[in-house]
Amino acid sequence: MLDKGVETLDPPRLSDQLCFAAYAAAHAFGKAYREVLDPLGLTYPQYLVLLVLWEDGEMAVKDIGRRLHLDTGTLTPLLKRMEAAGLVRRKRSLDDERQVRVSVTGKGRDLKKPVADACEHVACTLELPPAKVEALRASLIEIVHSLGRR
Amino acid sequence: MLDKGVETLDPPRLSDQLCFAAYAAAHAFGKAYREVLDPLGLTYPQYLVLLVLWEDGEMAVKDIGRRLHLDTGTLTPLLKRMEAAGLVRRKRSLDDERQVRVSVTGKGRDLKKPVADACEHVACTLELPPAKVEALRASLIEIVHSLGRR
DNA sequence: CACGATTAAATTGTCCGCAACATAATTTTG
DNA sequence: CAAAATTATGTTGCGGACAATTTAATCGTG
Repeated sequence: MLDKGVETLDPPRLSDQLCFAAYAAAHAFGKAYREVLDPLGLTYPQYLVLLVLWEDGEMAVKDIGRRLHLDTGTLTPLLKRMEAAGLVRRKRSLDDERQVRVSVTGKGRDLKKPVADACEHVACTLELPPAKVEALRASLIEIVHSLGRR
Repeated sequence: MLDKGVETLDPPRLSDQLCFAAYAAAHAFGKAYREVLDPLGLTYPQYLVLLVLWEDGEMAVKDIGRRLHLDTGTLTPLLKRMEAAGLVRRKRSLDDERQVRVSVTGKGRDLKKPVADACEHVACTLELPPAKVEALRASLIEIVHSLGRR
């Protein structure tokens, strides 16, 4: 018998690991976006913050964190850098002083078109049929939920 | 006409972004693995290093970087921490003194079984048919290559 | 109203990730 | 063989990412 039995379990091979594929893909995307975002003075997470602010308008730090799955330890300094760069405004909410409301400035709004172009550029280097991209995206989100429910 | 014309291009919505799905999935995996690896004194990247060393035996820092898509700015301090923890050995190659050869110690080898169990545990919380997991993995790797060729 | 529980941000400490640069060893080439 | 180019690693600096803790504001219940 070639069976090793249930008591000896080998660690998986790197190339078989779905988690590593996701890890590598995220890094590859990060690198691709860095190239097009750097000229705009943006990092990838900062770009994500702009996306949600453009979509939903002014919102609390907490809400940005909920959308991006990031906590305040990441967001507070990141938002301060974006504020220093003149891209967003941060001000305490009047009716709940625990909250800091974040909104995009004019300068931040001006990035909308150049950023949209940059995204198009990355999407093009990735020559995959839109249907496949969408299926892949949906599967990944399903995994996020599955791991989150744990 | 509702057409906005080619000159105005909106930024994509966060939820449509494949890159964000990959980013979120990688973080979700990282979080899931952190829970099972932390009791073993390992971080996720350190776990990846052990995987490649278990597979290929002693190898140079450069080769680990090639497998994991990481550069020396990340690996050198990471490997020093693993050496300090007694998990790996680092020594200059005799026939090429530019290289640092990395190998697993006995203590590192002892983690093989507990780590294999930990992986099984994460794989289980992810209740997806193996065929789907494999298809997903292959697609992600394809994307990594596609973005890398750019 | 008061006091304990909850919530939102901020802070601290540790680790990853990478660009840019430095150093030393090896290889290539004139 | 010597100078130039290349290669492998290390270092520095900056920006995430997150656990754990702190502080201040708000809410809930008696």
